[in-house]
Amino acid sequence: MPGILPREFYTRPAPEVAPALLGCRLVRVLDGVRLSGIIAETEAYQGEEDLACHARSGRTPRTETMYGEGGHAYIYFTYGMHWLLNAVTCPAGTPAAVLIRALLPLEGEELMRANRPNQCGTASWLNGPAKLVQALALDGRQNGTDLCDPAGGLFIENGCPVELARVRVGARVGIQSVPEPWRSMPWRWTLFSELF
DNA sequence: CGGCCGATTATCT
DNA sequence: GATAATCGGCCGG
Repeated sequence: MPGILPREFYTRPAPEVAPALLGCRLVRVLDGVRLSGIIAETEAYQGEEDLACHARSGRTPRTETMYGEGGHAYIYFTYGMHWLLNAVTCPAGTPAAVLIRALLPLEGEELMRANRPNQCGTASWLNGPAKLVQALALDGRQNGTDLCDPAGGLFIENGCPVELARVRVGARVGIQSVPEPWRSMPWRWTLFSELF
């Protein structure tokens, strides 16, 4: 039975929330229409000590959202052209977030594909943090959105429990210049599927 | 399918 | 002034 994930789901450590989000349904309501997909890949970032986390430099205008209460969207701009979506975790005061890296299309696939004119290959149009943000028509304007309030148009619903045997754990990607042990921290979770 | 590379700008040093 | 939680086009096998 579908239900929006409650605040308590998010007010836990990111490395605990990240794998729990696999199998859940990310929903974006646009003009009353639902666009959604099953979360298939996540990464955890937590604390000023985590040198891969944006909060490594402390509290700044950009990281303010991450220092807030869990259950809000942290959407930031990178590489001069991409927006990435995260779910903030932990109680207010502790900077932590889970990066949503891939989706399996569920509702509104036609519209989501339309949002990605240059979908190169056919199989990989929704597996990538910037790709899914584009498909869901998100950008910086949704930064800070309360994921626990359906009126916000952006939330996550619980899905079917995921078997541990279907989850791959590994190191986070795109952080080559980050020193050990953070670079190799096993904080990336991927749901096995035909698409990956 | 896999590797290399250019794009493009907010954020922090 | 350097770097970035990436992507897509182009090339070779």
